[in-house]
Amino acid sequence: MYRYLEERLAQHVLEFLRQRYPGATLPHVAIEQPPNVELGDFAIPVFPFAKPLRTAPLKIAEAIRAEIGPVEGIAEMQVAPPGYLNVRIDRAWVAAELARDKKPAADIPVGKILVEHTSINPNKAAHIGHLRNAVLGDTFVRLLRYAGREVDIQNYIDNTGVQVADVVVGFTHIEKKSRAEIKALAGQPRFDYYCWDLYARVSHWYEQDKQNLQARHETLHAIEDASSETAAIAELISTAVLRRHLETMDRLDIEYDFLPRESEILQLHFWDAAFTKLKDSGVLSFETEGKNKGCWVMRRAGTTSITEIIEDTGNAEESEKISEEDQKVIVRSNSTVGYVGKDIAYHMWKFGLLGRDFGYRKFYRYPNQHDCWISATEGEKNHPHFGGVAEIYNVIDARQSEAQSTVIEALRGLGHNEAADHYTHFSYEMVALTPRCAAELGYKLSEEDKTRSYIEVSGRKGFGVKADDLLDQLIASAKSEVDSRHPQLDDAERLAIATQIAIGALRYFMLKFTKQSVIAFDFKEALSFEGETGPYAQYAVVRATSIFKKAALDPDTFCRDGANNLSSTAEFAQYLKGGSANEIWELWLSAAKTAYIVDQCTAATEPAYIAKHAFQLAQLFNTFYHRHPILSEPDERRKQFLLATVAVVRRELIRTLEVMGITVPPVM
RNA sequence: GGGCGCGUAGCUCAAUUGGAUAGAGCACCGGAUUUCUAAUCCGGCGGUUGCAGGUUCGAUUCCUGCCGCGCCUACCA
Repeated sequence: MYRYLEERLAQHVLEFLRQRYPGATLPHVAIEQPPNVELGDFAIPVFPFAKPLRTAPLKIAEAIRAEIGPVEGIAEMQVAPPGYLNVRIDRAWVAAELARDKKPAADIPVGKILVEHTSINPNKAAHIGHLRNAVLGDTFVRLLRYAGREVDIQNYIDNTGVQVADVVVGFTHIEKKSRAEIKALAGQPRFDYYCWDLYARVSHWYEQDKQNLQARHETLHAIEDASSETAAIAELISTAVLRRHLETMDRLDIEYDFLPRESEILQLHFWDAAFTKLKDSGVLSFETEGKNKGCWVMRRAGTTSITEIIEDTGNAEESEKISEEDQKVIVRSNSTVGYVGKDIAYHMWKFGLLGRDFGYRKFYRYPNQHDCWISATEGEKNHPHFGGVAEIYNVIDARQSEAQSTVIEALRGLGHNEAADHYTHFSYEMVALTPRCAAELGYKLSEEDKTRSYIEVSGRKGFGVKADDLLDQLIASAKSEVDSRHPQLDDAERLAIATQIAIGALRYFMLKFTKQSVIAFDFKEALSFEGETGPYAQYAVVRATSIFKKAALDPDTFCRDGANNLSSTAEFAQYLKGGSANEIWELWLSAAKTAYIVDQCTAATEPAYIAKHAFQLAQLFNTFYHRHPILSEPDERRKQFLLATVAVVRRELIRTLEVMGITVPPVM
């Protein structure tokens, strides 16, 4: 509702200025929010118009105020020095629309979106860094879907890379286990934990004797031959670990539609198809000398091209060399293709530009009967259509931004500018550990490390906090709180509530920081259920629900009926009028902003805004709740109004939390 | 060396993308409950936005130069 009003206001102001000052080129009408609600609900800075209109800001503001005429949903405008036009919303009108849950039509762009997230190497347990990725990705999917977009979720599985090879080496060379023995282990409950430790041992084993690295090379090579025993072991391990990852993420309500695997990208020769096109278009060049002799290379993204400069000056010198340091090796001199090359092929497929497709088979069924598909060389006949989408978002950490840019540049070089423009690297920073947290986990820290604000986790060293461990701790911690607060409930019920709280705390924690901020993980903060946390917001909803429970009313139907009971917008006006109602109005205003905030999140690829919104709404509600006794309100009409307020806020808060993947327990 | 990013209260982070008095949480101190009310609420304490210039009506935000920190910069993925 807020978003709708903002758009209309901007439109009207622009139209007005066009008519009032014909011929002038007008800048974009920016609409902001005044520092506090007393000033108004929208603020339009008029400064940018002063120059083009050759008129003082205050005069322009006054002209708009006096002459624009009525705008639906807008009550009044005020000119504020040094050059703001403050706009007040028609409170009663908005409240009535909101109570009836009227959703103004919005333009929804057509075309399917593909979001890739999680993409954990299937060789060890997921850790907190992976959790941040999955929660960001899953929340972004929910944001897009809230905005009405159609979204496919993919989780890329690098099952033939060095990391999987290393764990295979661990089993075959260090533990000297047979395929049957590995298979038995892979059936154990937390096989990914076993691999976590083994992976760290393998890294250590390599360090002890560089000769041991030979095993890695042999294994890596053997995995590429799908018919080998080594490949079968790798497949066994990676599939079992992948299943564990899906289970872990399912605990947080994170699901996927499709799992494309590197093994199929190899076996279905995606690269060959891409390679031909890349050579033909001149994106790749063959090096005949220097350190990259015998390799097919690409210009590193972000480096300036000499050929471009030559084109500018009109000099027709052909195929100018890329300086060695600007070269990115795509195909090695032994003719194997590197990771970026495979990624280029994969992304051509995403946009439907490769001319090849995966086979598909069902892999994992979620408790809600939703199927997750996996790539296969020979798949099932009937399967959904994946790939060939209009837009993509890759949730991949900031360290890979150069590789991502290289893939985008490759698409551009192939002439697919449209695709390149709709390719978004959803970049985020890592989760590190505070020195205190690292010490708690029993790691010895150097003096230098102790002075750092954070220390990077390392799967290679087995240094980090596992996702399932963290969840277990959160649940246990929430459980003891629920146990003491609600001893009358049976244990299963208390556990279910504790689980909801734990997930709320975890998902909120991962979302409250903006993407580019490194999270310095600390158990104390992550395990907190007070202040700016998920449980704080959940608790606000529980409070709202309990009011309705006591009143023997259903909050979900009350909005509509309650709005009707109040019978007219005039009634809303009575209770929202004037400065004394500012506080309650602020609550309504915040509740009206959900779609507006979702818009900002998708436009800026920043889910943190929705977390802030949930917190703000909860905070305003808690203040309201504290100041206004509702059920004991003697004035029956006012009581209805207060109940409507609670119902609307409750509904919007539930929606907001749902977008973050957070559900609300019945009691807390 | 080059590329990307960061530097804001004691700590962890925001700041509507250039706007009005830089805000939250934690921590600390002091208060609030006969109620739908404590996983809560109210108050207090806390700032030269790393430093120095520049751009303009206006800078935490943009530009330049320093200082400090992180990541990337493999024929690894």
